[in-house]
Amino acid sequence: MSDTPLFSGHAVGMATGSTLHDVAALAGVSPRTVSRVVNEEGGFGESTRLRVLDAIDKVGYRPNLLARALITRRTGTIGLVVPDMTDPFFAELAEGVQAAARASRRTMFIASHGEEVSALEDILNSLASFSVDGVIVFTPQGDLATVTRHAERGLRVVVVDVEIEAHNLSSIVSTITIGAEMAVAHLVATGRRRLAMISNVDSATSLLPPRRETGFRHGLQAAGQPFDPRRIARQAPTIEGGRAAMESLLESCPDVDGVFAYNDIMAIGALQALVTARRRVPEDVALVGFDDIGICAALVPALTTIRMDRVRIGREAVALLDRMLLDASGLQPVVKLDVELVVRAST
Amino acid sequence: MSDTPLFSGHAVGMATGSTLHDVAALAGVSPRTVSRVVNEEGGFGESTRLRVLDAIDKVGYRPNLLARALITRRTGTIGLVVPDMTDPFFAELAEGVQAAARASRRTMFIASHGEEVSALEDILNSLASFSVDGVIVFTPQGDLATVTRHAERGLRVVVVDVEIEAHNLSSIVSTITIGAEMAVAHLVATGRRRLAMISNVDSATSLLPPRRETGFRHGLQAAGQPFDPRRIARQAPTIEGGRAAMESLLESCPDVDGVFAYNDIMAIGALQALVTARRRVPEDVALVGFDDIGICAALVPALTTIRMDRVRIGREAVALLDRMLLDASGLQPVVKLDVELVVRAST
DNA sequence: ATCGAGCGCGTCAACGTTGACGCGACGGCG
DNA sequence: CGCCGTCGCGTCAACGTTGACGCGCTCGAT
Repeated sequence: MSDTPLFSGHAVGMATGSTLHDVAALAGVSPRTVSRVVNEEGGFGESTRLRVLDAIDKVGYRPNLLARALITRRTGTIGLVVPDMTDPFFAELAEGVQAAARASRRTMFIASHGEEVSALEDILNSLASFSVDGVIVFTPQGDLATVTRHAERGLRVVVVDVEIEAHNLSSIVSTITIGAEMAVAHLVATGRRRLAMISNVDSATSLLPPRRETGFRHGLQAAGQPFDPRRIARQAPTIEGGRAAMESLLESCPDVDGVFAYNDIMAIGALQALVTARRRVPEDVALVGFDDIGICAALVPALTTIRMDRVRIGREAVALLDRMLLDASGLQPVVKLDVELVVRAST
Repeated sequence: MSDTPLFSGHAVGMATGSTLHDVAALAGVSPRTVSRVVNEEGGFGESTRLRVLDAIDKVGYRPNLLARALITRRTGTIGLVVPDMTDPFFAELAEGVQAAARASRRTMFIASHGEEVSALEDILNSLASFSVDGVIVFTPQGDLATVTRHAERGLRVVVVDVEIEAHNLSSIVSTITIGAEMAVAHLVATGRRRLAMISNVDSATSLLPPRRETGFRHGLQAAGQPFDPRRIARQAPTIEGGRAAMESLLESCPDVDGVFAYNDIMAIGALQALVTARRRVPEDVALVGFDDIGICAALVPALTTIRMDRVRIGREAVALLDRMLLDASGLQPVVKLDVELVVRAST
């Protein structure tokens, strides 16, 4: 007479899943052995293995990852924290991170902070409480204090696009300045001589250096072209912002024949403004964007841009976290990723 | 100047966070009492409370949500499963869900299945193993077997845009058919008489009824207009697909003066094709999209569309999960959300 | 025959938290 | 004065899993 809580018989009502214990009882072994089979630790015989697998199947066992994580101190989760999921750049990056995560059998949390430091703080606290194995962060406004603090408290952090190296804190950067130089060089190479730039007004308030603007200047210098600060129009990084910036450029520098935009979103706005002003692209004005979000190829004309490989960034970020997990004590060198000029119809 | 990481000195070796035990020792009480204070359960004196809070602060205690979840069987997490995060519709929905989740102090997992049933299966298994409180799912190709099976096994599921009602399984649907009828009625009301539709070729293979096409037909009937099946062009739901569909419509029905598109993405492609064909929008051809993704208002001309309120969907889905958590035994009625015609410059 | 090394498994504790319960002190009330 | 209820707190077990360890058995080498 087994007064053992004979687990709820069959299929129905197993709202609370079955455990190692249930499987063990059915297979006639100890829970520890079931655990060994589940984790393929070895240390069990073939016949036992088959009985256990059979029992697992019968009771519909699924490991409780919470219990496992509580003891192993690994959850197999990573967090991705971006400013805004609706930005195609970050959305595509999220897909890249998810692909990389799934490839290494992990699950992904995602959260957006809307460029607010306090939101980042909340998010990191929450993720830390869930014992994520690590987080990949795009900091709001170049803020590093928050991530640094959390890294000191034990959270493994990969920061994207800021160079930093500390315990539990590594970074991946893209060669954005070089990308901007490439854009300028390409515009010059196609015969443009009166270049202008559409930039992000936030660059001024960010703690990070305005690398695209710097690259724009360097590119002009390298080509022996003059740099006139009035040829940079700054607006919010939206389609409307891009449109407004282009309109103001058309007014202040009507002779402009080449434009480098902060990102593809702003370039789309610029394209609209150019069409409205009856400037032909690329005949009258050439246009280069930045990021190579998916929509670029579908625009009319298709947009020349500087590509940042999001899938690669995601993969490298996850790989970097892996290395941090493996080598808990050491520092990881900054990972640098090249950008790439993608020439399409707009230049 | 001081590049010294001098923090790693004292308080900082807490890579493994402190526990209730540490706090208890410092405050001179039992861990159980600390737990009571943390959870504001009551059953402790004011002076004790202050000592405990002080100690929590000193040791930098953060509750271990894994341990808590293991016993309470609540993780405070919800999963969101969509076909594709880079689709603006789902990206905006994800922001809505996250906002709702954060408002009720939850954390969000997100995953995309790329319209593959097997990927959904993996994702749901993974989320179930993490004991998420519930998941919000957009099923691939109208598949319901997978979610039904998981619901039977105890996973709380909210399915979007399929009517279904079962134990642990509820749904939210938008009045898509009605939305399509509204689009047609609007086109007719602005004097269009030769309507066409751009549809999703996947509708044919999906297990779900093609509600937009049905609404298109009904709308024509209601307006006393003839319905000609050749006036529906079906392509992949992408910008390119929309462009191709519009091109074929311009060829097969050159007299078309009003177009209803499957979604805004396809409408963007249609708009490109119309511009290329030198048809003025809306003078020559009026265009209506579906969804009202963020970009609609930024197009030239701004796109008239049928709005599905993603923030609302997210909020309602989370609220529905809450109700399922509270009333574990009962069924929840299907939640129906209205769509809304948003008139802009393209009609 | 003896020993050591492995294999195949079981036992026990621990991870950090909360549910259930118990117990002394205190206070109000009859 | 005695009773009972409530407050404030502690104790113990449990959640489901894995790490550490131990034990009997078999097999090959000595």
